[in-house]
Amino acid sequence: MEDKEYIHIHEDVVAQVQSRLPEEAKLYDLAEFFKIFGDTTRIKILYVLLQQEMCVLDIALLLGMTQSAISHQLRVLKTMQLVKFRREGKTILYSLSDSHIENILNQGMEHISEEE
Amino acid sequence: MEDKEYIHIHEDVVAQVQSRLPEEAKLYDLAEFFKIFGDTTRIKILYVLLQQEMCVLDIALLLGMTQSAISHQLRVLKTMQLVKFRREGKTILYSLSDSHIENILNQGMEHISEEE
DNA sequence: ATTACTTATGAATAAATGTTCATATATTTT
DNA sequence: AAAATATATGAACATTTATTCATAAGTAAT
Repeated sequence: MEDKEYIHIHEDVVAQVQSRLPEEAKLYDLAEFFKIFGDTTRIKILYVLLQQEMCVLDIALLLGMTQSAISHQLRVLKTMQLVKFRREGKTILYSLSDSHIENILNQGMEHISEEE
Repeated sequence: MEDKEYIHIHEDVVAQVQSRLPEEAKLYDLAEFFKIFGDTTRIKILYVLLQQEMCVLDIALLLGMTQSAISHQLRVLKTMQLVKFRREGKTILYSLSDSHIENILNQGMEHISEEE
């Protein structure tokens, strides 16, 4: 056995599937996007903002977490453009930047609710 | 100042939002669910299986990764019920277990494709 | 039964990630 | 200008997670 050949492999099918695959960078970005939803704190923040524009301290109080922890996570959400914000006096009010987000949350919620 | 009072806080609104929030466990599960999509390798595997039922070694070849790495990730996908499998002789063929998955992938892909 | 092939798994390592703590920045009020 | 309020941030620490390596387990063929 010279190199290591896997006899069973159907190179034609593999090649075809590969050619139809979205480009690497796109799949990477997609994973990065979903990664945002893969944290309990961020999910909670999103669900809060789904209902109500709110400031950092209120969210922290509501979730029983520190201001710092929430602020760090809001930064992630802000960077990834999932939330926007506006200043009102001393406080900064955060809200969802996009109604798309709601669809994705609902779709996921629907899925996990259908499990046996 | 006795304890630490945040004057700005609107406890009524906070309480209302909190009462309408899905239960803790549900939000945790949702985050766990999205976490699955938050990895490039798993995203790639899902996109492959979206097109074609396929075995471990073929996927590994197609993605240029080791058999072991793919097998480990397939286990995650299997545990979370995103893929199912059937045996055919020596090989095991994996496929998506649910058409819901495709919707979620599409929704995400749509979102990241709309960015400026 | 022995060999070959395919998949699964456990332990180890490296990398990524979330929270905390301390502190900086920014705005308003006095 | 100084004090108070609200938010942001950097470093450190602990935890999680993905891959690799070696090997076990299961199936088929000789």
